[in-house]
Amino acid sequence: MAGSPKSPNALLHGALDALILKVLSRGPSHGYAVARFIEEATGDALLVEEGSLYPALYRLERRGWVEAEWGTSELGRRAKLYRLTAAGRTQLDQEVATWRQFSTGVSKVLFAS
Amino acid sequence: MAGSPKSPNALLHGALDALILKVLSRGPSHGYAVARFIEEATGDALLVEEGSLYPALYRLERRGWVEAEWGTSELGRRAKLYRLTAAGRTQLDQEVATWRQFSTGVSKVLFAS
DNA sequence: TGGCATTACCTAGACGATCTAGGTAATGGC
DNA sequence: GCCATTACCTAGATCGTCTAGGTAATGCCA
Repeated sequence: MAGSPKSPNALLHGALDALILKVLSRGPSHGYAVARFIEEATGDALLVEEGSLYPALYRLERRGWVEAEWGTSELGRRAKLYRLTAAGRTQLDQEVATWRQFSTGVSKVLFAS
Repeated sequence: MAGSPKSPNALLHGALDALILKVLSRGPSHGYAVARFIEEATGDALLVEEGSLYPALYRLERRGWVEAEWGTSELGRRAKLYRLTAAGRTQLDQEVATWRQFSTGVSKVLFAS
């Protein structure tokens, strides 16, 4: 009974953009590497599925927060390299601030005595 | 340009259930009061719209995590009182743990040097 | 008496985002 | 020759929030 068929990562909703932007703020990268970075950095606590990743990257590009260019990965393979734009950096700051407010609020309620 | 027409609280996705369960763990309450409590507890950082609140309560009831009963509010008005079930308490514990993992992960990425 | 804010609930449809589950293609180890 | 890995792409299902409407009762105030 306990296992309800719920979306495995509903919480990711709205936070993924900020995560991607943050990773790209460390320097240009390609989608696959962004996902691997997030997973590794969180000890697999956050899994980024490709069906969420690529649509998110197109979304960010469409909004002018990242720019894409074909190039090669560290392993010498064909890869689309994403780079944070100036607007993207502004957006990142804002999303970080929003996240801080939100998570503080949730914690206030969830961890109240 | 900066203002994109984004859903005001996409982050709430997946966290609302936990918030409601937590508020109800303090004792039975009605929907309207739950929303007011969350808003007041977070200094209006978290706004719970009624169009999210009531569907969420039905969802929780359908899953057996809360039980509803008609009664009266503190102001003597007709109100539907929700009470946490045993299954709801278990679910709350699990959702709090999930939230902790998730928010820790996001913070690791967003607040990394 | 009338008007209005507040309390309290309800709901249809729009919208947005993740996930499932498939696919392509090239590389390199065994 | 086979298979895991790297790397990208996408349609459709699914789920949850929000918009924007609605009902109804109470109590204040002019």
